[in-house]
Amino acid sequence: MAALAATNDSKIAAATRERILDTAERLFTENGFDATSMRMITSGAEVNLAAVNYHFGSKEQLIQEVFRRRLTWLNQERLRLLDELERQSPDGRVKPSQIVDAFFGTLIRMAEQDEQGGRTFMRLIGRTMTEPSEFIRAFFAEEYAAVVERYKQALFTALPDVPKAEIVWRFHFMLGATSYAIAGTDALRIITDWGIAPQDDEEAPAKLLPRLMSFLLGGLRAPLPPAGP
Amino acid sequence: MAALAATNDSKIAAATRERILDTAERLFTENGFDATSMRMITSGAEVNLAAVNYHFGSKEQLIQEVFRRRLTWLNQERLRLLDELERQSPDGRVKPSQIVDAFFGTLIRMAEQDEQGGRTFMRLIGRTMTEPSEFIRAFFAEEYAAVVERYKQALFTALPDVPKAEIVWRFHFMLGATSYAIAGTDALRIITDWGIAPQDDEEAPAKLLPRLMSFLLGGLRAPLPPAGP
DNA sequence: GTATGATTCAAACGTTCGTTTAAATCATAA
DNA sequence: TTATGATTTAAACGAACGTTTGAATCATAC
Repeated sequence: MAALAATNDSKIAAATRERILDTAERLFTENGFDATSMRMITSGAEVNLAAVNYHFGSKEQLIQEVFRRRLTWLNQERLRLLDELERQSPDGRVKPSQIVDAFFGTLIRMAEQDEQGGRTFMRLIGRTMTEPSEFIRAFFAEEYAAVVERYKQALFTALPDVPKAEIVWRFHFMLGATSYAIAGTDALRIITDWGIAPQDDEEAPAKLLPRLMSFLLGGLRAPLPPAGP
Repeated sequence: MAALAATNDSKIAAATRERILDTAERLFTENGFDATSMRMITSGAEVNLAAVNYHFGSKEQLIQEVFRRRLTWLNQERLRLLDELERQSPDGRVKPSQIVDAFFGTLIRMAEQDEQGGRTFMRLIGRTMTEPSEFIRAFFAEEYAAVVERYKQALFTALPDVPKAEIVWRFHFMLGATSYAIAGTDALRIITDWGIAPQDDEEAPAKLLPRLMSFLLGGLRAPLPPAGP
């Protein structure tokens, strides 16, 4: 009956769980889900092969837990910030830049404080958005549904003159730009040897957020495309 | 000695190769590379299990060929269009909107003409940019290196007042936005039930390109972020 | 018609995968 | 100390994977 109590072995058990989650998060980021085997995870975490099935049930449930322990905090924080913005605004209106910062900036700032996961988890998120696996899609849809709906409505209110369909598309484009910004080494390194940007490895991460925000807001506020037929 | 001649059985053989490539392209898009087995491909293409190894050597080489038969044309077309733009411009300068359209517009227009692959291949490309697999990264880097370098230089010339590092970043962001625009059903459906945008399935694809171009150009020409420390 | 080489075919190869099992070990409660 | 339940361990399971093999089939060249 030591399972859920704050006793010694539960600390050890918790340490085992955490070690598995940390290792899995890192290996999933480096290799992807399919290419990361249970044996890679358990040997990397220095636990027995059966530990994942014992603590999480299956590989699928482990993947979900890797995301959940970070996404829950992230999306709650996003909702809290939007609540706060709407409370502080005089007439209930919030500036688009504040909304964009609350959604995308929170994600980027989460990456910069690597108290927990940081950049590793961020790269994993950026990649997973395009993941074809069915159960991952379903899981993400459930985790994101509420917060995306809230932010969509906030953008509708903040941009009353922009057609809603246009806003949804641009939200989509912003998601893509942010994912690639995060994936960073993943995506652009594929396509060019970077060449110019890295400058020093100290400055670049710190300047990512203002760079991304300028781009996103420029895109969000761009002139509308010519009306279609 | 009928292997390379335009004889009957080579047509059959070519048909077998094409059928494998088409089926593989579709299944890779739907399920990803790892989750698509050789048996799924060969049974879908109605060929013998050994046909892939016979015609392509290995699964890895099949993946490369799936990309190559489309990317070669795409990137040659991109280079040709940029050459033409630079030749037609009076002082060697090309407008940023023309450059962006030649690079990203060509990709989107390729999706709309599904004579070959069309949307299927496009979704595959959008997803693969964030693929962690080492040999895919290497292959893409090689396929893209020349064309990306040319376009980077063109943007430097077209935007002489924007710091080069900023241009590279924004090129990166544009790649992300475009990938997500392409992935479409992949990424945004994950995150919301779409809700507003699809309108009718006839209009949306046709309006994607102007919508994306507005967003990309808005981001590319956005005010620069405040200078860092 | 016969020889030749390309292609297809059914079957099997060895490896690795995720998961399960049953016993061993550990920490706590009575 | 003994009993209890949580955790760890070593070993094995069946299934699916990519690939290989050697014979059969096919179309062409002579």
